[in-house]
Amino acid sequence: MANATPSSKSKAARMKEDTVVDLSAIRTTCQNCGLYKLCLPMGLAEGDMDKLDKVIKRRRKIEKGEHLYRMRDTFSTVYAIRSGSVKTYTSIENGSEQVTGFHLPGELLGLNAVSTKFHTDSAMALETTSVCEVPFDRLEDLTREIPSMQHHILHVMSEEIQSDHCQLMMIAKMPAEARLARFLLSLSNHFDNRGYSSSEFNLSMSRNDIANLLGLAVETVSRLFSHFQDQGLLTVERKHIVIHDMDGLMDVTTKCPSQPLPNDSSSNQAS
Amino acid sequence: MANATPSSKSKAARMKEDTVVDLSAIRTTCQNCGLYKLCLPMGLAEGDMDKLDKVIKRRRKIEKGEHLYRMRDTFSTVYAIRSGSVKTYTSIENGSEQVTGFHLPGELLGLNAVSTKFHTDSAMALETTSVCEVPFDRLEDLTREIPSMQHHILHVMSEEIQSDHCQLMMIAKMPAEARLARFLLSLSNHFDNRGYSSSEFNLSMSRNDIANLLGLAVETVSRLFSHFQDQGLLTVERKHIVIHDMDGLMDVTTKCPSQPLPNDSSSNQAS
DNA sequence: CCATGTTCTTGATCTGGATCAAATGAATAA
DNA sequence: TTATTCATTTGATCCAGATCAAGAACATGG
Repeated sequence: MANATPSSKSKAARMKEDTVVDLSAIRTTCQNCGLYKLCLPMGLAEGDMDKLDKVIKRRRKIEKGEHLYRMRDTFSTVYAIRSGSVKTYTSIENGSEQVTGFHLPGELLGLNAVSTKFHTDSAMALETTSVCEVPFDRLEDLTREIPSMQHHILHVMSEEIQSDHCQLMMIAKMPAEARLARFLLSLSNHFDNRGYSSSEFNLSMSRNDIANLLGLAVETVSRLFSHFQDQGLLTVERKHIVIHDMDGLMDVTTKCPSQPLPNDSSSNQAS
Repeated sequence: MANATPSSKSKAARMKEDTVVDLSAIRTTCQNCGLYKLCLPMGLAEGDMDKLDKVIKRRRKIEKGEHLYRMRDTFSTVYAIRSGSVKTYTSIENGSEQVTGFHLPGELLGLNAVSTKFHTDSAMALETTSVCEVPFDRLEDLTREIPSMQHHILHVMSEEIQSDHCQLMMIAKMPAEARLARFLLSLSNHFDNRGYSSSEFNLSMSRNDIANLLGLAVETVSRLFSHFQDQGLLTVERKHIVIHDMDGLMDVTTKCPSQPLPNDSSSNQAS
């Protein structure tokens, strides 16, 4: 659903109106979007692609600090990130907030609101960000026409659940240094998948946001960055990260204390 | 989690039936299952119910400690819990495990495996448990015939995501006593929804499992139970819990240190 | 340019909850 | 019945990481 590289004009001319006035000349479609492999189901037929293209409103631009949606907003739209980055977070009664994730181009946002009809988290751009908007009811109709599309939606949601479980385990069980190392490797991996350098990149989020996601204090995150640098694992200068020793970082990831004995099965037993 | 004190007998009677040996004669259908309101979409037409009934294999009985499925098993079936209770957990490379949830009658299990085609968590019965099995490919076909069914699947998954986010926030931000209080209130609430007493019930899971879910040590959980009892909030005797002061427990829930000032909006800003 | 507010870093302390240790209670098996 | 094993409780100690404090590096607006 995200279109990054505009090209085929002729096909686009047939398209319906979209909200952006002065970009109407540059009609991009899912077909020629460099990200479609990330946000669309594999193996869509040509005709199916066209159906999808008719449903999508393209290109909403969000400035840094602006919200894509806020908690309690009514849910009507799913977003595909085209460029930039977004953080999602929920806030609890008392006002404290919990960052639930950072999202990069190719990711689908907003699906977790399906059950409530209003958003239960907020999504804020960490930098200038552009997204494709997909009206959910239209998308839901489409899923009935295109089986692989339905499967894809389920796919995306189940991946979110799995990543949340992973995050849970991390916060509950891993020491601070392993959490940060994992976070950096996961970012590195995402960039790799998107064709960027996996060893050198800029963080678009603040130390505060990172700390929050990982369940740590800002000071701890800052100190860990310094420690990693002292150990020669990476170089960090404000937002700029260069990873020197990927394997070393990987090792930090698995440094968990009190590993149960290999033959420990007791914890698998019911009460 | 648990067989508690039934407040509505008719419902309880239905829950008990599957422990009896030869029930093959008594064909139950979704229509007359006391739990259908919990595990089925509302407003299914009569004909739709029949279609669903044809797809469902009823009544698989699982003994305490047995697995419904294990991590890495190929995914083919979704399970609806009829009676009993189940814990789900994932294990990481080094062997330590993370309990991701406890599941009560009416809940749907296994959907999070959709994206991977094999399970990424394991599900173990905490007591004798009976489930309905639903072949996923058949279910997926059904969703195309019954729109509200598709919506329901999405509903269930998005609820799971939301509850995971809640869990994340809890582990990352709340002190131990608030986590346990929340856990008990959530259990209480579930029992309430299923027609059981919300103030008196049995825990089907071990202290170890509770500690694991909440990201705490067993000793901490045990101590907290004692503290709560000393404060007169509840009585605990092994697995048996009687809540005396629901509001008091609620207060513990919100006892989070370092609440941001009410006008604190800085943390919502991007870096 | 300077003034003001943010974000990030570093150091010094403090503490919630983990870990270690040991006794008790329940459940299961012989 | 008595071992044996596992679950739970309680006490004593320890430590990873939070909190407090104070600069340093940037950013933003006048």
